This record gives sequence, structure tokens and C-alpha cells, in this order.
Amino acid sequence: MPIRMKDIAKDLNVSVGTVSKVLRGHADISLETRERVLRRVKELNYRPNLTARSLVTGRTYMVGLVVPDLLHPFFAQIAEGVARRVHPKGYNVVLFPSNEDAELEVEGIESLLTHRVDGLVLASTLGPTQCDVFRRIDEQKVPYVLVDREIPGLQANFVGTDNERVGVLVTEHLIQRGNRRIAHIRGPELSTASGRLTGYVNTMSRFGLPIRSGYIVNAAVTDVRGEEYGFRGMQQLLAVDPRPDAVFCYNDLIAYGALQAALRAGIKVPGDISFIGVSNLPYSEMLRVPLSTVDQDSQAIGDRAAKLLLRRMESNNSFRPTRIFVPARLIVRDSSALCPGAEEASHAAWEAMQSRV
Amino acid sequence: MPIRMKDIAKDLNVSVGTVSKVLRGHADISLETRERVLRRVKELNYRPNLTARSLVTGRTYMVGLVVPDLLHPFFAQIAEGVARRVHPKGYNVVLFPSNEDAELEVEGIESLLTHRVDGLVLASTLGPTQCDVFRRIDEQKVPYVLVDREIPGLQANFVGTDNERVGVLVTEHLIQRGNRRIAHIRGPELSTASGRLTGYVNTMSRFGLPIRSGYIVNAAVTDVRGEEYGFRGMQQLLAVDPRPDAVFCYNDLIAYGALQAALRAGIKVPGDISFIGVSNLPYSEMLRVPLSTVDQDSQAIGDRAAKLLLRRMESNNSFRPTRIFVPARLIVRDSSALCPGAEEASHAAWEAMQSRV
DNA sequence: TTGAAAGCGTTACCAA
DNA sequence: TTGGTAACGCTTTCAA
Repeated sequence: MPIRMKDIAKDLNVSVGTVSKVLRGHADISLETRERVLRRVKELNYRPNLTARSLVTGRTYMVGLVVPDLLHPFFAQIAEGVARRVHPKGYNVVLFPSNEDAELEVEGIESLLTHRVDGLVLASTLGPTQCDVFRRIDEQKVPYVLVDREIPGLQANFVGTDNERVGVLVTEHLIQRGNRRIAHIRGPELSTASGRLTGYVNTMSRFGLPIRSGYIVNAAVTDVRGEEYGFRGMQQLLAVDPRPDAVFCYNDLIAYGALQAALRAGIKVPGDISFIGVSNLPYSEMLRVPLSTVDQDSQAIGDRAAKLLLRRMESNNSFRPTRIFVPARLIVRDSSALCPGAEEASHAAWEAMQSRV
Repeated sequence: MPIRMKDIAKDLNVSVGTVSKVLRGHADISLETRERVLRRVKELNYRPNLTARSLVTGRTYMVGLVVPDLLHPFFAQIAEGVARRVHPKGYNVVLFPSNEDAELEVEGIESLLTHRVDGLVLASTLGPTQCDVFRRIDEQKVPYVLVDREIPGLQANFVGTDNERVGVLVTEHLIQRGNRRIAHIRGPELSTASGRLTGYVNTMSRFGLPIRSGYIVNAAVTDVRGEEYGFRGMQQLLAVDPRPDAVFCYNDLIAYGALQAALRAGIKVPGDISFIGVSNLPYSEMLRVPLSTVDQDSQAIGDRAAKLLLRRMESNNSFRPTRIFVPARLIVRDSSALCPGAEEASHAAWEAMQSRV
């Protein structure tokens, strides 16, 4: 029923090969034939059958994209970034939301491989002990780029945030604002959480500040239900003595939950306790207390990942893996604002710290 | 380089056809052959070439999904709903974010058709004058389902919200809470906005309430930058005399912008003016003033759309278009709470209205 | 500049 | 229960 090259060829008394060449802009076709073919293509609204083309060229012009959770604007934005970058090059994006579930993710990747995608962008939930899939991807010679989450021990292309840097940025900010008893509600067992934790720990020690017992709260098994988890985490922190004067939260959702717990306990924010998250969710600014955070520029992460993937797909030689860090930037809002009057004190303290380092 | 059926056949001294049948679970294969084949398939980690299969079967096992904006959780959730429903059936989802741009959307649909998707789910930005693409989809005999937005005059499968009902629900709620001077900040030229508007207008007139001049604000050309638009819209409303005592906003983002404008003007919410939006964005509850809204159950919309599409794809006879409305539900939060003391007054007024109708 | 023909990796049909 | 063979709609190579 759909129109084929054969139909056009017959109509025009040319060969199929000629039509094929015209459609792909080959030079060795007379102007006249070319125009006749193109006219007929327009008239019939002909669309080449990409599956047939793929069968012979071995390329599908599809890239697979696996994300844990589209509802998280961070990943939605990565998806948009990837799509915007690859569409002009003629690629389509096959989306697989893994729901933060390792088994489902593996199934998804297998399914994408069976569909013969030309490349993969993966925000993976998998840990270092679950890397068999990546071997299988390599076997098929399908290039892939990890985004956001790196997998320790896996040599792979990566585009994302320097999470240790994030931890440093945030902790320095809190210290500079005069906080000394800084706690951390950490995230799940992923490179993102461990990086942020490391940055925090290192910075605290660099400034000679103690991390008291109970100041690192850890209960998140996964990346979902962050708000609830932040709420409970903060309840734990409120029971610690001495009480923290600032809480660095793994992400904005956790920070929001923690903030809630604090407000409900009658604590003033800012003033008594400062809060800061990571992600810069679109609504973090609209909250009861606008939330300080770190913006990771997720659209750029998607864009860079796609760019890197395109390079890998276009050239068939294999390079060694590339790591790209997209700069993150601190966004200071009310939740970590200075307590009134604390400015000079804080400034002096900061100076002292700096010289001490 | 990748393994083919031919390789397996040769290894086992059987024919390619036999292997093919085993892989698709045909009954007429001896147990022994079946097991030998399956063992070898496992050993070699063989993956059938779906592009080759598609070429002969004419089915790609891909569905196209066009959404205006993934960052809007409403559409992200639709995407997840679609994906969850079709994956178990072996389909993959090809995603195309149109960025709320009609021209881009058409390109996207064309691209999906060229990739030979078996069906389409479309949250379309197109208006009644831009329906040529749909004709072209029909020509290719590709079934499609519109979601969220209907196109006047286009006979097509549809899954979404009954927006007129939403308008009624919201307006009745505001009236019941004692508001009389109810204004509306409407949305862009889409079925969603006109439905909500109609529901509002009808309900006001049903209760004998006037819609004063200037009470319907309209400036949104598109669905983006809602917050800013809501802010400006509210500024207009603040200049109207008499000032509204409630504002029904096309969606949550607009409501949030409007709320901001009101608070900034020193107005008490709730108390002086009530606000309500539509969408139930995940953060609407966390706002400075938790926002009343209407939940549309977007995941269910995606799910039902995919279900309907699957039915259409599995059977090759064409049915007449189906329209499915997924029930929406009012969520009352602080922004439209009753003013203290207004309860009895309001109740009496409501009774009076009801009997009057 | 054009045409003919051989593949690409499957499925599907018909014989054996 | 199996094998052989002709499609499927394109690209690509080689000859004309």
C-alpha cells in the first residue's frame, strides 16, 4: 500500500538505483532526471522506508535514552537536551524510563539493543557489580555515554556534574555564611551521593571543623520519595546534640522535606538553621522558604552527552572514554541567607579559617 | 560482526527457517531441535535483527510519542504512563518533544512516520487549520491517539480530561466557599483552555453571578512561561473595580505567578482573594501558600491512551474514533480555604443559590 | 549518467 | 517436523 521507490522508478522509466541516488543527493545524476524524480516524490508524498535502508546500511538513526525517572525535571531536561541535539542530525530518540529499577533498566537496554539503536545515553541505576550489560553493549559495538551517574571501575564515556566539587561549593558557602555545625543528609549508593559526601567531608576537615557523631544521616536506599526521606532525616538531626546550624542535603527534594520538619519543630529558617539542596528544581524558588541549591545545567548535560555520542557514532574507530564535567553553579536563596547581624562575625571567621588553611 | 540466524543454523546443521520458528515459539518443532537452538542462542547471546524482521512483517514495534514539553510534569507523567503500558507488549517509545512549536511538531511526526512507527500518541499543539499532517498519518494507515488536547473538527481517538467539567468543578467550589466576584485567567488557544473557560462561564451564569468586565484575562499565546504570564495577568486583575475575591487560573504555573503578584501587593491569601489552578504539579503543595488545584491523573491518561492505541494497532480494521475522559478531581488546599467566619454565611448563600437554580 | 543485480537478515510459503 | 526459496524495500557495486 505505501509507495515504494519501485513505483516512482516505474512511473518515470528510470531504475530504482537512480531514484535512490537522487534521494540521497548523489552528484552523478542529470539535472533533468533529478528534477523529474523529486517532483514525483513530492506528488506522491513518498517517504523512504527506513527499516529497509537500515537493513542494508546497518544504521537505524535511533539513539536509546535510559533515565530513571522522567518526572524528575533533571532527567526530563536531559531528555530534551539530547533530543534537541540529535534531531537536526536525523536521529530519533527511543526513550526508556527505568523507574530507578536495575532489573527493568537491563531489560530496557536489551530491548534497545534488539531494536538496533546506533548509540545509547544512560542515566544508569546500576552498581559496579552489575556491569554485564555494558559488556554486551560493547560486544555489539554500540557506543554509549553515561550521564549524571558514573559507575566506579567502568571505563566509559561520561557527561555530568563534578559532584565532589558540588560538595565543596556548598560546604564552603555554608561556612562562609558563618555556620560551623554543618550536617549532611546523604543520598543513595550512587556516584552522585558519594561525590557530594566526599566534597563535604574534605571541606569540613580542610577548615578544621568537626563532623560530629550523627551529623551524617543516611537512610535513602533509592532516589525516590526524597521528600519523605528528608523529613525523617531531619527529625533524626533534631535529636542530635549539639543541634546543627546548617544542613547540606543531597538534593532539593530531600531539602524540602528537611525544611518542613524543621519548620514544624518551630525552628526559624533562615536564622536557626540553614538549608541547601542540589538540583535547582524549577519550583525551589517558589517554596515557603526559597531554597538555596546548586544548578547542574541538566539541559547542557543532555546536549553534551548527545554531542559526544554523535561523534562516537559517526566515526567507527573506538576512542578511549571521555569524561566531561558540566560546570555547576551555586544559587543562594533565603534558606541559607545570613542571620541578621552575623555578617561581620562570619566574615572575620572566614578570614581566620582561610589563613589557617 | 553481530550473530545472525544463519550462524546458528550452520552451527546446528538446521535451516534458517527452523531457527526462526523456534525463536518465535512455533509449535511444529521437535523438542530436541528447539532445545538445541535455544541453547546456542543463549551461548552466543543472539539478538534477532528487528530491522530485518520489520522489513518483512511491516511492523516495527515502536510507537511515536509527541509532547509539547517534557519539563511539564503533566507530560512527563503521560510519557511514563505510555511507556509502562507498551513495554510489556514489546513496543518501544520514540519520543519527540515539540517544544510547543507547530512547525517542529509536524517535522517530528513526519520523522516518526518515516521511521515507520506502528502508532502515535500525540499531545498536539496544532490548531484546526493545521490538520494536513493528520491526513498524512491516516494515509499511511498508522493509528494515532490524541492526548490532553483535542482538535475541533478532527475526528480522532482522544484520551484526556473533560475540561468543561474542570471549569464547572472549580467554579462551583469557589462559589461554595463564599466567593462571588470570580475572575479567570485563561490559557492559550487550545481545547483545554476553551473547555475550562466554558465551564466557568456556564457555572457563573447558572448561579446568576455576573462576570464583570475585565474579569477574564487573556494574554497567553502559548503554554510556556506560565508563571510570568500569571503574574502579569494578576496585575491586570488588581486594577479592576470591584476587585475579584477569587481567581480561577488556567493552570498551576499561572496560579503561582498570580499568587505572587497578589502577595506582593499586600493581599492576604487566603482571606482577601482565593486562588486555584489546574494540573496538581508535584510542588503545588509545597508553595508558600499551598495551592488548590485539579488533579488530572496524567499517568492514567498516558496509560489509557496507550491501551487504546495497542487495540488499534493489533487489529487492522479501522474503528470509529473513541473519546475517553479520565476523571479529574478537585484538591482543596490553603489558597482557596474559607475565610475565618465565612463558613455559615457561605453555606447559607450556597443553599440559596442551589434552590434558585 | 544510468541500469542490472546482488545483497542486507529476517519471515512465510510450499514441498519434502 | 524440516528445508529451500521467494519476498520485504532499500543500497551498493559493477558494467554499460
